[in-house]
Amino acid sequence: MARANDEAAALLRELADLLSITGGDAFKIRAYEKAARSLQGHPDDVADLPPSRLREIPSVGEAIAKKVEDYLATGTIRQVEELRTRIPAGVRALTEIPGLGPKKALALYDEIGVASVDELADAIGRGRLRGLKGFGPKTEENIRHGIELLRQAGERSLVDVAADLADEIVAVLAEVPGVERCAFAGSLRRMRETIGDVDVLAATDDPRPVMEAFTALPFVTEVIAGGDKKTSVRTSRGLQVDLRVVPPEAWGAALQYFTGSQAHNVRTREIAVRAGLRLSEYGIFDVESGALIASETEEEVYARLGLPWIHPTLREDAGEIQAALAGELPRLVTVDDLRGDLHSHTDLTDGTATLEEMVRAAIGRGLEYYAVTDHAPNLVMQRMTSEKMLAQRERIRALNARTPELEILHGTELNIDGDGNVDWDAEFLAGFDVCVASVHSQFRQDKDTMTRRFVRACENPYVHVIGHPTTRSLGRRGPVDADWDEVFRAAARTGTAMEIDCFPDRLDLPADLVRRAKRLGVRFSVDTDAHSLRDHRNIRFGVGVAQRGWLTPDDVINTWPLDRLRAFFAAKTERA
DNA sequence: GCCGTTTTCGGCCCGACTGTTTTCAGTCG
Repeated sequence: MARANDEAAALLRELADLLSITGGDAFKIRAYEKAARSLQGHPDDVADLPPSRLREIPSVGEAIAKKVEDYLATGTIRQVEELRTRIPAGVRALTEIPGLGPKKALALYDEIGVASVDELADAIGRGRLRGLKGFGPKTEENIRHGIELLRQAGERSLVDVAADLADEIVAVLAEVPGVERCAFAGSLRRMRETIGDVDVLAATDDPRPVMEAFTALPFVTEVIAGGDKKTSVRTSRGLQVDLRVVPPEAWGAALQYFTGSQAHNVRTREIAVRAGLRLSEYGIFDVESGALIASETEEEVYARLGLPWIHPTLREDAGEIQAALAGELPRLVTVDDLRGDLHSHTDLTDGTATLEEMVRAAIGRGLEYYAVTDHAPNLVMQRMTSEKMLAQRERIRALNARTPELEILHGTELNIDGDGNVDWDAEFLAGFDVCVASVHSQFRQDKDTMTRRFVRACENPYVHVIGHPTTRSLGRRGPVDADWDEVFRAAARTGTAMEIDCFPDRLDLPADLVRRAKRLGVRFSVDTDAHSLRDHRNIRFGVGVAQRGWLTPDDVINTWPLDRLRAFFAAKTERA
């Protein structure tokens, strides 16, 4: 089940959206949004919390605590229900379109009766937006493009949604009597950045009980197909899930087969054919005799093909077979290799947890060092000042003295302005242990300008990491336009790391660019960019991207011991 | 609606960018 926190947060967010459409008080709206973020990032499940403790959650006061209690008792919030009768769900959905906010959504509904994304697309097609006040040709084109983006994204889910769902399913099915093994396969096991549907595999000789347990899961909304070998369902999370049941002795072959990718499987089957073998989801068979040769484990299946086991994240037919044959597969970086995290926020800016709470979470991850990198002043809405930053540094010094198990680094996330300059002067920047620098504005600059901007940021002696470099937001905003090879050469030359930001809607750099950058000698930092305690668990998604980019521990600077990392930063500053 | 080393009222997430405008509204980070 989704946590009660997530559902309560969704309701508060809906309340905020509906109020912004109907023109409610802006501060009240922000208070709901803030509370929603805080709830979602809160580690304790509100369903298990006594009502008296709800108000201990930051940004949750008397009124919002009541609403959460309302939700826990009735499954909904009264004010939300009331507003729903006035504003159709489709009107709120309009605000999902990038570039279209609450005011324009309401105008479309009031003026021409548009109450869903489909109706809006239709209205544009019929030219019904022409002459509507505030909707010129550019706006119309932006909305049209926004709908396209939204529809592309709608077909696939972010990896964290799919991973949570898959983990829940596997946990339940693994406990069904007779099930010997259970795991997810498919694009999720390969850690693709978005997931079309979830593939779950179970090994048992008695399929019936596991199929029944599967279709009885609370979030299953529709059974599309149900058989002994395969059952497909739709879920309330927007994802389809396929469950395949195989006999235990076929586990390895089935896991290999259903993990894919299709292109990878075509290659492995070709190798089998050339050796007089046949590879299917049931095993490797001798073509002539029909005898089963191997099927129990993936390792055996690959071994019979003359290959070492290939990590799922590499199975894209992107050179992994050749590398495997040559004995040149990389030793991929793992979550356990990471000693530090170089990008995180606290409630000093837009995080929802305190410095002390975030540090405890970092200790819980077993990290040796942890950078707190709150936003710098040029991102005006965060209201950072030099004084606040220095005060935080003092708090970190004091906390470090009490925290022998972890070294807290004082950092900041700088803003790369339109010309490639960042906040503060050299003297102030020199006071930080680590500086991440990111683009937060002027996303539409032309390619040459954007490239120069990044190169200049790399050339800044105090910029150690370029944060979420492409600034894409999956389903909302495409990547900025830059000559990435030029940027990567500058990063390699100056000793500037490229970040892999672990947020499921960022995953930035994307894996294909990671691989290109690695070839040009770039180093990477795999960071959570955590804004809440829960965000720490996103680390596995960023590591997935690093693996898909063929990175080894040595490529990733936050696997290094702290003294090596400090030397790397110092070398950059001295070189400049 | 929340919050407090400027406190229990009066602030709070400001300013750039875009597109539509003739001086500004809407959106976004």
